[in-house]
Amino acid sequence: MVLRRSPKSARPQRDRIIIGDSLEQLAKIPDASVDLVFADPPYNLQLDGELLRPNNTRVDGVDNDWDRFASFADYDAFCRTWLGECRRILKPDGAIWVIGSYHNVFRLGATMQDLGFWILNDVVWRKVNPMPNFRGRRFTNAHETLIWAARDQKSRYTFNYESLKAFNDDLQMRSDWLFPICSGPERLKDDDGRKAHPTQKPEALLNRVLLASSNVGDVVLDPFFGTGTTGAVAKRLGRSYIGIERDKDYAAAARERIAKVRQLPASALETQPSKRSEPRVPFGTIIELGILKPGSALFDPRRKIRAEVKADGTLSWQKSQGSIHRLGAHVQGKQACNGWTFWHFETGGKLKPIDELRERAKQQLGLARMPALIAAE
Amino acid sequence: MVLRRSPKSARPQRDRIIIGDSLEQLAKIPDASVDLVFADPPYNLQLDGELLRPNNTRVDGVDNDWDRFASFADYDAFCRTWLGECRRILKPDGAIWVIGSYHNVFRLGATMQDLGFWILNDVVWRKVNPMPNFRGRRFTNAHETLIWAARDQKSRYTFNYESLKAFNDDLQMRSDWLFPICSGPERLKDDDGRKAHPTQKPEALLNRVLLASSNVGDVVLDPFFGTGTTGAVAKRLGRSYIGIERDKDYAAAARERIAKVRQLPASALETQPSKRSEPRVPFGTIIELGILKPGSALFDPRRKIRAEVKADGTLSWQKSQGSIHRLGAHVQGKQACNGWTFWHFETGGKLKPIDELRERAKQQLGLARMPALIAAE
DNA sequence: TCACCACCTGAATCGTGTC
DNA sequence: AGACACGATTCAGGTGGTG
Repeated sequence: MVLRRSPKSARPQRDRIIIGDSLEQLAKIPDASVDLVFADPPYNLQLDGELLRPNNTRVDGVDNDWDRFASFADYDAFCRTWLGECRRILKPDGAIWVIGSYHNVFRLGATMQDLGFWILNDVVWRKVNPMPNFRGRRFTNAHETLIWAARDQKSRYTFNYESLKAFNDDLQMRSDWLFPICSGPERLKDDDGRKAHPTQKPEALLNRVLLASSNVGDVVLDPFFGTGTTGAVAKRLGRSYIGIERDKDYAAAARERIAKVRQLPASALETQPSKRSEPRVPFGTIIELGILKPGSALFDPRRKIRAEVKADGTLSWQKSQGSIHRLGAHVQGKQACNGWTFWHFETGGKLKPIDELRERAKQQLGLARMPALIAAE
Repeated sequence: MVLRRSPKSARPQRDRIIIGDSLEQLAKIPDASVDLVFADPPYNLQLDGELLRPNNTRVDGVDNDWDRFASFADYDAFCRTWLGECRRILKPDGAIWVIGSYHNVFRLGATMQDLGFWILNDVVWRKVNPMPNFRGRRFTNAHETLIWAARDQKSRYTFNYESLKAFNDDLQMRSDWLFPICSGPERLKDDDGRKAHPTQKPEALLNRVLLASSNVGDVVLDPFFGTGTTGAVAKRLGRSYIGIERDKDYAAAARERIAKVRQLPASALETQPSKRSEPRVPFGTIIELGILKPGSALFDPRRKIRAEVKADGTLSWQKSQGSIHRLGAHVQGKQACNGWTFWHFETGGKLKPIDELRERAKQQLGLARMPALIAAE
């Protein structure tokens, strides 16, 4: 196994909040030093005047300097710069998440594609409790959009497929996620009891993002840290974080918040093992261990074909001979075949896939994951 | 009432399919002559090679000339042209809908903003039954995105807010919509029984779009007509359509399809004049799914009152019109009423509460619970 | 007629390690 | 760097045949 590690000088400091302008501070972070980026950039809302509820109370919307840009061109230039920096900072197999609304997300997505990011999914955060449309002139804006992209088309990005599937009652996780907005005790308040940050994201959202697309020990960069939701969830999940925030009050609130977070015990952070990551047991081993004898018969699921196991780990049928995969593809007239699931052995008059024999081999080889061990770790 | 009408020379021919290249044919349509555009442009999917299911069958993906572009720049130039033409053709108070996936929707949205369109909402079509991710490398791509935009920031666009709200059981319609993909009898087949068009959209989707953002008699332009879903729904709802399609086979299928469509009676098309949480399936969905037809009759339990179902999800009786709940309360002289149990439909000479129709809708939407579970609770 | 089951299909940017 | 072998991977709903 090769440990790919950046030179020590290129390792960024972990678990810290950098106070300063995102563009300036990103420029100081070394190349290829971060595993994942989560970015919640200014939305460029272009609000015009204030909005009143039907009862004439004022809606406390986003009205901050940091959300004002003179034009789409200005906003695009800003995004090209920070997204380009993030791409430089990402490791080759790194990935990025960006969240936005219809005001800015189209510009973000197009810029990401132009820079060479490879979009993996757009994910919709459906809000359980969105703000209604008070004027009755549009649909209730009940969602925001996240873009998940790999650094390159060729990046071997992290995706904890099995974990998410287990999470979702054994169904693949879909691209539409349902969460409440951040409110109640989770919502940070300033000394006057007003919300500390206008766009604080729910921890549940970051929790799913980080569980899905990072591993324990990974470094997660958030260039618009705000009150530190990314840092809080990263710490809880055993990931490291780097946050950049130019507002000292936000940064202070984030620091205080993260200090209260405890990392979950290691056992709680284990992910569902993927079959891909399990040790490989080749078919020949099944024969070497005496689990299948040379000369014994294997069958297709319908018992139409009876192939014979050779001592060298191949299968033969009529005049054809090859690996379990090749012969399986050949007898079906297909390009490819997973021989482990296609071929069956007979036991007690019934057919079972030879995949089951691998489990026996793993146990004999001491490669099996014992349930007791999982519990003890 | 003021009839705003373009000069006669500037009125486009209505209810017709123009066979030809979109860019060429759009150029021939007069300025400011159309009320609404619905566009389902090529997605520029950039597929590479074939995809096999776990059982080694081949996925019949989009592999058409019309979806291939040499680069993002080419695709952007194409979109700038057709979107620019659409904007010229739209009346000053007109609006546009564009549908796409993450492959192209960011480029579409950014181009629309650059051209001066004013985005009103992005709307998510959540698919009940999307294609799974066979390789387990991403989230199931379970939605597509629609962008709804006015021609200008100042446009006084059409939005039938009250209708949609009644349609949705007196709750504002949200920006996330749930529909099945187009399949079954609705899906057009060619002579060989294969899908006539790879990307046919469900009529329920167009139904909501046109009900929400157009009026009876409006002209709807679809520059990528395909097999004519826009035309079929427009005709049924009493709107006019202009479709542009360069493939003669698609255009012929569209013509044949639209010929079979009957316009709903005028009374069913009346909209709600401008004036909880239990139902997961709003009444409008019952109509969208075709379980109740607009124009059909509902009765009170004693069959004293005969109300009529409107296409926009309202009910009318004598001079009153409103949601099933409002009208139910009104006819009883009460403050409130659960329309689901008050209103009945006739089947086999007997009356049954419309609540039973919700179960059918839930099944179609995949929201049904297992009978065994219900029985066990 | 109904229950059940096997089979088909949908806008899809859908591997990885070794030689 | 490229070729090749190995082998991991699917959900909801419609359709049609069978008992």
